[in-house]
Amino acid sequence: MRSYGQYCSIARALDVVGDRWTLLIVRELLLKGSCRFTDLKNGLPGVAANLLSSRLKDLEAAGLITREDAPPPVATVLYTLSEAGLELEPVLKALGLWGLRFMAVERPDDAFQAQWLAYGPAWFTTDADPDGPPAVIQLVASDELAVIELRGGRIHTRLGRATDPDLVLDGPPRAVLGLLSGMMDVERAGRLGLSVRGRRDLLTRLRPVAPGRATQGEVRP
Amino acid sequence: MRSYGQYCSIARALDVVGDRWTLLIVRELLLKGSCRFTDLKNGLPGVAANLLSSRLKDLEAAGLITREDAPPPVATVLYTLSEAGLELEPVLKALGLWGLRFMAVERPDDAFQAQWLAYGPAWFTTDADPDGPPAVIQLVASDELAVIELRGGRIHTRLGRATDPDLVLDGPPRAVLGLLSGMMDVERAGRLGLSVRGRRDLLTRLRPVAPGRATQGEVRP
DNA sequence: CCGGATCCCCAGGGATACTG
DNA sequence: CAGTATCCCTGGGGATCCGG
Repeated sequence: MRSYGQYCSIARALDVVGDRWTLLIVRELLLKGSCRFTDLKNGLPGVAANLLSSRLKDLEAAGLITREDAPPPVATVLYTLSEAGLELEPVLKALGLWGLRFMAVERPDDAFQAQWLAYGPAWFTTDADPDGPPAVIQLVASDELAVIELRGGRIHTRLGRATDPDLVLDGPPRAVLGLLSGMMDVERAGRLGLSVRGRRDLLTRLRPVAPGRATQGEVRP
Repeated sequence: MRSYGQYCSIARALDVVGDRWTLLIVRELLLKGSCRFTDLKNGLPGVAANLLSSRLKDLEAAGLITREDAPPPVATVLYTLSEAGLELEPVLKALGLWGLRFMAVERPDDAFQAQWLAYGPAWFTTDADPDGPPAVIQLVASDELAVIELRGGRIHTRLGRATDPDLVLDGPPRAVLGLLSGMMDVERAGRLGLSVRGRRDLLTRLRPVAPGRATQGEVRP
């Protein structure tokens, strides 16, 4: 990208990661770990192959990712975040937290993936009862599956299906994520199609770190 | 900007502030408060007027800034961050902290302004001796002047000249900022042209929040 | 099938000039 | 001073093609 030409750390950061798609590539690598070219392409619906290729070159040149051959059996290339790349996590967390306010509006053509269902609870909620017993919550949204595990005061998430969840939240993405992020209360999420099965009391343990304007309806578009 | 078309809060945040110049406009408004069009243009060397105009429209439409007429005597338009805009501060802080690693390399043509000298200490350093006596540090870099005030465990910065500073740091921007950000130790900053006059012991009170690789020289480019 | 490279087209950005 | 208007050109989107 063309440099902003300013001796300012914000401007210099944007010189490196301000290009279109760049921070989303970092998001993918942060959420998934090492990725093949195709993994990245699948995780970034809408990106053109040439652009992805170009960005990966830029990121490698800037020292944010490393490109290495996978061990013999697979014979493919793996892209991995370097330390400098991993240190972008606080940036993506801040950006994602700020962006929650725009999740209330529905856009039918938007892509949706389980990864994006999983990072929200992991990054933007805390366990209000850290000493409480372990618990497992199954999330289901638009055929995407994720699991929240509460244990030892920490919140861990993973993809897929839990064997015996204590609580199941099932509904359209914005109802599930709206509830978890604190932008929406249970009643409103229910009206948007959220189904809550199991130990409903576990919801009180998920405390959004966001200011939480749960009483309010839509946030300004 | 063209939407990424992903139901993900990071992608939606970037839909709003991912355009070129947008976050730097927010930076200006965050550091200076309400600004006139010309103030913004001067604070963003390199931006084209039509682009700035277009971005301000977008930002207003997104609800991040308000546009209002200034009180009668001046008769001009003032742009001000809304609450949603102000809440981007953590994003800019995270980005600026991450970007410090790129400040070690010199680029002679880069613009430099006192504002960018001032926000670093305010955002990225803490007072290691919060109960210590108040102190005033004068910063001088490339004819730009800023003042750091230590008082009550808080670090406040402002532009301009202090009347009777306890310590004066004077030198090229990357020496002054390198030292303050913890990317550089005193010896190295001295070799780059930093002059330290006055109570040198005050330097120990400025503790960078960054991991600080002060022993190391250049950070990877 | 994976990991790109090439090509074409158009929207968005940059520089300058101009106007209320 | 506060923007608009214009022109030019780069960079991104989309599809196709190619080597391993």
